[in-house]
Amino acid sequence: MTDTDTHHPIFDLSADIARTLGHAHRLVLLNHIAEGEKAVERLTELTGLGVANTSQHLQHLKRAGLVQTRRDGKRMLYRLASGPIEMVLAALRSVAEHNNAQLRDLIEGGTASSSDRLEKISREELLRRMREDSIVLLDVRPVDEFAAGRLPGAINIPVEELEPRLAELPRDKLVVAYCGGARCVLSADALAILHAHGWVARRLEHGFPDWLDAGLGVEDGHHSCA
Amino acid sequence: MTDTDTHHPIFDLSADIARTLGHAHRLVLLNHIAEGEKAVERLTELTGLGVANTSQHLQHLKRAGLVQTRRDGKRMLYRLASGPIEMVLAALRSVAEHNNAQLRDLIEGGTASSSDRLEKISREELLRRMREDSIVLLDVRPVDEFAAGRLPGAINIPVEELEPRLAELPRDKLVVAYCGGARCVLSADALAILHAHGWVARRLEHGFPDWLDAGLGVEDGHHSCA
DNA sequence: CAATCATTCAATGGATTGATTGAATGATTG
DNA sequence: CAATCATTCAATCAATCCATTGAATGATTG
Repeated sequence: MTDTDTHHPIFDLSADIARTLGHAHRLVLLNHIAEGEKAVERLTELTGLGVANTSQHLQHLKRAGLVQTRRDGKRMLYRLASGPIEMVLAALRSVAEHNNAQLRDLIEGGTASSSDRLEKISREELLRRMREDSIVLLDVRPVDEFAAGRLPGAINIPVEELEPRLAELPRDKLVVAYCGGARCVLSADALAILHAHGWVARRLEHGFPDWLDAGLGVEDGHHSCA
Repeated sequence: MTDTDTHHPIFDLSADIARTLGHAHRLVLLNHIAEGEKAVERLTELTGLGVANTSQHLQHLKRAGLVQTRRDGKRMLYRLASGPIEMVLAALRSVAEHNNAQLRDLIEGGTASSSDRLEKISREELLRRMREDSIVLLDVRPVDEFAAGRLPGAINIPVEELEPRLAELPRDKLVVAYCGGARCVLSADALAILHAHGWVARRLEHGFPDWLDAGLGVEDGHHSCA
C-alpha cells in the first residue's frame, strides 16, 4: 500500500487559499479592498505597512486569485475577485468571534451570556429605541469620518480613545456602537472594551453605509451635535 | 502618526484559524472528522499519514479551536467543534472550485462552459432521468461502502480505479457520479477524470447519506446489481 | 527625453513550519 | 504490576515565510 491516499487537488487549492488568508496583514488588506477598489498607496496609508511589503502581500493575494488588478494611470488598483470570497471572510470571522467568545466565557466564568456579549441590534430595533430615547448611539469611527456624516444623535469617540473617555457614556442606557460597515471591526472592538468595564452594549448590525443605503436620515458636516 | 493602524485582534484570530486551515493534510483531516467523530488511528488509515504527524496536525486543529476531543478507553476521539466551522470549509471549497474552474477555462479556451463542467444534478432531476433510463448512476466510493448500501441501479467503480475502467461506462448516456455526502470530493474528482476523457458527466448534488435522509429507496447488501 | 511618481522585483537574514525519529505518557488487559 | 496499545511529546533538519533594503520597471509630466 504505497498510496493509501492520492489526495484530491481541491484540498491543495483550498489550502493555498487558506494559507493566503492566514496572515493578519493580508486579512486587513482584503477587508479594506472589499470595501472598494483601492490603490496600493491608499492601502499603505490604511494599514501603516511599508510599500514593498504591502505590494508583496497584495501579490500573494493575487496569486491565490482573491483579488484582481487594473491599471489607472500610474496607480495599480486592487479589487476583490468575483466569487464567494466575501463568504469565506465572513465565515472566518464568525468562527473567530465564536471561538473568542467561548474563550472569554471560560476565563470570565460567564458573567453574561456569550450571545449577549456579541449581540447585534437591527435597524428596526434601533429606530424604536431611539424614539424612546432609551439608548446612546456611539460612533467609534475616526473623527474625520464622523465629521463627514453620521447617524442622527450619535456621539463620536474613536475606538482608540474609548477607554480613557468611558466617563462620557451614561451607565443607565444601552450603548449601541456602530462603525464603517458590516465588515468593520471597530464596533466589535468597542463592544469588548465596553463590556470589560461593565457597560451594557450592542452593535448596530449593518454599520453606517448601509444606513445610508436604507435611505434613513443622517446628519451632515454642518450640524454640530456631540 | 506613529500608529496609523493598531490592528484589531479579530484579524489575528481569523488569521490563526486560516493558517490552521492552510495545509492540505489538515483540511483532509477536518473533512474526515466532519463526517463523524473519529479516533487518531482511523484518521491515519484514511489519510495515509504517519501517526505522530497526524497527531500533531490534530493538535494544531485543536489549538485553533476547530476540533474537540474526548477519550474513549485508550482511544482519543476527535470531533468537530461547535460553531460555523463547516461554513468556512464549504466557503473555502467553493472559492477553490470557483478559481479552479476559471483557471481551466482560461487554459482550455472554453470547450465547454465552466458551469457545465462543475454542474450538479438535483435529486429531482435524477429521479426523472432514472425513470427515463437516460443516465448511468456511478458510485465512486470504496467497494465496502458500496456493499453496505447504494442507490438503486448504481454501478460501483471506486474513483482510484476509474481511469483504467472507463470502458465499462457507456458513452451515450449522462454519467451521474455520487459519493459519501455533500462534503465528499470523490465525485468531483471522478468528474474531472470523466470530463478529461470526453464523457458527459455530472455529480449528484447531495451524495448518498442525504439520499437516505430524504427517505428514498436504497439497495442493501443482499441484492446484487452491478 | 529627462524627471518623477507608483509599483514591483530581487536579495538578505531571522523566524516559523512540517515530516521524521525515537522516547514518554496514559489507559487497558491479563 | 508487567505487557500492550493508542496517543503524545521532544528534538532534529530542511523548507518556507516574512520584513526590510535598495534597485528596476512602467506610466506620466513638463
